[in-house]
Amino acid sequence: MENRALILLGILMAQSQHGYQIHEFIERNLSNITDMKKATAYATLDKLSKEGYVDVHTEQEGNRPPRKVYTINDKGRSYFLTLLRGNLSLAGSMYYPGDIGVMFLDHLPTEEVVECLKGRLHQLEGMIEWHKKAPRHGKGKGVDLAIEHQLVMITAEHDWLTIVIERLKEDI
Amino acid sequence: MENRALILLGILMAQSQHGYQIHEFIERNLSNITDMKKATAYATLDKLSKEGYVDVHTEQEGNRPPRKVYTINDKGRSYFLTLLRGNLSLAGSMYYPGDIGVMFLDHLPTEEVVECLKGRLHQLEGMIEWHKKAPRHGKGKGVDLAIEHQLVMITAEHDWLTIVIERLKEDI
DNA sequence: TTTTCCATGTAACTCGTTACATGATTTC
DNA sequence: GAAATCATGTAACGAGTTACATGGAAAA
Repeated sequence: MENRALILLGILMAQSQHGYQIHEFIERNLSNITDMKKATAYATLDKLSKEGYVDVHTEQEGNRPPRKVYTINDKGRSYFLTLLRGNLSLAGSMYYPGDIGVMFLDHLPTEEVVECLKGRLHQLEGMIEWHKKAPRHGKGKGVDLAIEHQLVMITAEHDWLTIVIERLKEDI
Repeated sequence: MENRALILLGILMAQSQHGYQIHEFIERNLSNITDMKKATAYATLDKLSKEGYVDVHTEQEGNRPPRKVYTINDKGRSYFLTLLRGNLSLAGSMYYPGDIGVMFLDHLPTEEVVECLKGRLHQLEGMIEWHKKAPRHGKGKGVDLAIEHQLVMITAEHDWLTIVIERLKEDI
């Protein structure tokens, strides 16, 4: 919830926009940090305006459907900064879903485990490629830093997996 | 949902147990891979039995409250292995909530960002300590591997954060 | 002319959490 | 005698997703 608000307010900090536009921006440029869906974006935007963090006014261009343009206000900016500080200060205690399988890997023959993990590894390599050719648009340090961070984490995962696979192979 | 089932079935693969016991095990030993709550555990166990993956029978010791003991059956074992293979094969595309803040860090003065990130770093150091003295109970490779993995990931995050903070300090 | 794009929204649903209810029994 | 432990469960709620409805305009 708070993270969704932080994302939306952060987008509005750059410029006033309408819901459709915001949702498109999320899908196009923020696909690696959130999977927020259209309905959620619209609803949260609505809630944010009811709570007085953003102002709304309706625009219409020619005969196109009317747009609800959201503009962050002073209260919103201050709320945004609070959320931002909180997010930056907190090392979110993560749960890696992949660790569940690892924890129970003794129930499968080692050969099969190795095969499965090789699949995982292959996907990670795809992700690394994707991140390496992701556009660095110096639009500010932040965006590029976030991509760099993800590349670092995926690479760490990749390297660890490689070692684990090697270690398991010795056990066969 | 599937992950919850995988965890519960995995626990039952070791031995038949009743709900209370299972929930305690999760809180005591699995706190680093899941935060599954009591109500969720009970409900999922119930669902698993209705779907025919586990058998249930009621036991009673003296005058203590009756226990519902869950035992995994053939169908359950086969389902467990399917879930396990799926989990091991899939590199879950992760979203790091901390990246949201990083992405918008340009909206805060660099000094303040550095202060916030230092807080994050400090928490990470605590987590690293915790993991280093976590008991290695050679109960099978899996459990230890999962802990090792988490240590690797937290360390990667730590090292990256350290570098980023240094880099930001130069900008002040 | 059928599909896609623009733009917003709602209703039904799923998953999971919180907070409570029960009742005996052991511990302080 | 009060509090914690054992053991299960339910009801209410919250967050988010899916799938749909609308209707004009541009593109294929």
